[in-house]
Amino acid sequence: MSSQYTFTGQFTFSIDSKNRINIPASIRKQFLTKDKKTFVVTRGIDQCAWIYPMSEWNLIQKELNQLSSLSKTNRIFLRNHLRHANILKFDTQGRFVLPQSLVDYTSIDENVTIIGVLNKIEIWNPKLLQKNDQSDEIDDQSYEQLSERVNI
Amino acid sequence: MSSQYTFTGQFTFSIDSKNRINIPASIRKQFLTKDKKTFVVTRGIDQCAWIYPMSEWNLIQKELNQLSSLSKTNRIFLRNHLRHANILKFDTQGRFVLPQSLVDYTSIDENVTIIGVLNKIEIWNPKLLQKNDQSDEIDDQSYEQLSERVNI
DNA sequence: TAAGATAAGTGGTTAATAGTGGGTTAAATT
DNA sequence: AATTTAACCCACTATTAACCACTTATCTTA
Repeated sequence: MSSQYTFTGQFTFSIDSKNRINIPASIRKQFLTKDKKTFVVTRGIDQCAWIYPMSEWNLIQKELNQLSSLSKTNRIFLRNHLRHANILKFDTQGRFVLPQSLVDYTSIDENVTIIGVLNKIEIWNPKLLQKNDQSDEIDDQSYEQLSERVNI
Repeated sequence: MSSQYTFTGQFTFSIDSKNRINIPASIRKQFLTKDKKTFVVTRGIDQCAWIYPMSEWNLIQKELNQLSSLSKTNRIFLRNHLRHANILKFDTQGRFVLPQSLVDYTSIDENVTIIGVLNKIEIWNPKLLQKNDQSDEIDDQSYEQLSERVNI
């Protein structure tokens, strides 16, 4: 089964002294009732945090379950992928607390930029994101390669 | 039947003078009632201990039963996997005592790092784990191979 | 478009839970 | 019977989660 979520948009909010971050109401309202406000926060591949609604994360877990721990590569991969994954819920105010390890990883201090990216939500330090924007130009050749796989 | 557990996350706790280790509440609460707080601790393939909820261990035993003891590799693997397996329960505080043989094998002294890895829980000496992190880079080729099997 | 009503975002306080250390009793082990 | 080991109980501290309250923004409707 494929993704049921298509998050979009960008928002900038604050993070408070308890590491609480608000999830934009427009995104929160998209959460399916079956997910019961539950989601997984983990390390992104870039220097950001990724949020997956629980049902999306379950799809990923199903894939991971295929890998046998007898293979060394698999063991390392599984360990490193799962150790940073935290199952969380947002509170009655619509916030969640970002675990300290992810605060460190993302270098988030006072503000966060939240971006909807299809089936996941990205949490960035606004300054870092801006720096990335400048260096992360996609060159023409890469666009050519993409065009063979994605039709937009 | 496949795994019923999907442990995730990383935690660092202490081990006390009686070799007692606390299991993180978030992991403990996932234990199914049928398992009655019972689990198996054994040697991991890496220098850590592995914990399986009882029902998971039963599945593994079934798998191990498939292996013929006519193969030398199988015999060694079975022996090492089973001889260090201890059936334990956690106490009313949510702790268990790590058998001395596993304390030795894992070189655990004052602190432990606990990692949820799907159907099992890993117990590490934090320093050893960190050393592994540095040497355990997965090379690009292995990632390419993985990408053909796992879509995340 | 102005006023009221509703919802969204933020901050702090309180209550509950988690982690840890130690002691006491019961059960094995030798 | 003595020693060790394991289960159990109690208590303290720190952290986390639940709760309440206020401000700002957005929406509605006259």
